[in-house]
Amino acid sequence: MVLELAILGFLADQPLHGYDLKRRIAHLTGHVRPIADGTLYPAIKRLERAGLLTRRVEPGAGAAPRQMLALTGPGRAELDRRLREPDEMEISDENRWFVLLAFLRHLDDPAARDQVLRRRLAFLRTPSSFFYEGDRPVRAEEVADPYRQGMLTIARATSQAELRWLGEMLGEPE
Amino acid sequence: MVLELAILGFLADQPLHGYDLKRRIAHLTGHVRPIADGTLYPAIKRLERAGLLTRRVEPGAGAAPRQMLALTGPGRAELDRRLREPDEMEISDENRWFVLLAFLRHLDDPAARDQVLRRRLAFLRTPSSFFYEGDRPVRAEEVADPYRQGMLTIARATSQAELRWLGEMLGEPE
DNA sequence: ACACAATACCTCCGCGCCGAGGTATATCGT
DNA sequence: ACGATATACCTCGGCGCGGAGGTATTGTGT
Repeated sequence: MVLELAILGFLADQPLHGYDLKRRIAHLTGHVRPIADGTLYPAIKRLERAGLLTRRVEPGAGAAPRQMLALTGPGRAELDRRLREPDEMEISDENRWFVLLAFLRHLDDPAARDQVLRRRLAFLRTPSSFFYEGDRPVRAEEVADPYRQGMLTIARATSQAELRWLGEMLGEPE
Repeated sequence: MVLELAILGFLADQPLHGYDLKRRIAHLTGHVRPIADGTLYPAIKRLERAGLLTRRVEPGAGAAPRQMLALTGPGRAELDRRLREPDEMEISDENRWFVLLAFLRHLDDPAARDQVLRRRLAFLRTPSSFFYEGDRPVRAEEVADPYRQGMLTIARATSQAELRWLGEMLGEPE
């Protein structure tokens, strides 16, 4: 799902061959979660079968021939749709959110882009805690374990940095 | 994988029934990535078959009877092993890393705990970039797109907060 | 009385992902 | 000549995961 978004997004940047795509995806998400050949190539096939991309064989640079991949009209439309209407996980899971963010510029409508940022803002503003004692959220000050304290510290720093950035982007007071 | 770690970890905190486990996991990872029944219960069965946990039926509080789950000796040992020797993804993927961090206190050996933190420190220190132009990493200042700039800003804030925390924990100068 | 929500557990199916393995070409060092 | 490395693509099997659906019990609202 997020892989397909990444493929469509990178191809919207420019036509690429599979190997190059693999490298780019590896850097975007893969520094963190490497992507296997057995995942990428079937995904490309799926998208091709769905008519979202085309391939054209070209001589390879110093090796086997390349299959240059390019987005089709429907592919472009599908990217637009996925960026405009991300499902909840693409908003909440930071890994997926970052992939979305990497290609959000491909959404032509500024209002639609802001709408996506506002969904993330709403998510970040909903109170939440990692740990609960029964129904009661355990507050940061109550956590004795230094590792769990670290989690809360780091999570708070991230969330504040992102809230600040979202505030700037949306021209809102924090 | 990370789900099994979460189950073992929460049960090391205290014996729990499946429904409670579900709620706790939902808060730990699930605020971000909800966990389905069809994922949790088979996972519990797997761990039970492997002899890592036992169940004991108890009358339910206001409903159906509960299956109280408790860690066995081998279960405890397996948790220890998974915390001591996390694979690379558990270090690099923030979602998985946080689950590991949530239960790291269950690792009795302080040196082993520090060792895990040092692996994360090494990971955070390896230079990396989200975007590459050919082989050259695209530096933050070069990124024109405000959304990609946001990614870099947020990622930097997170990483700095975590480096600061790791520095404190390990008693090192930054 | 009846419906509904919450508690508590379960199974099946389809699908995407991963790892292992395989094929082929071109370049560089020795 | 030979092996190693990088480029470039592919298939297959197993498995975990998610979603849809199902069962049963108890308490609450009307």
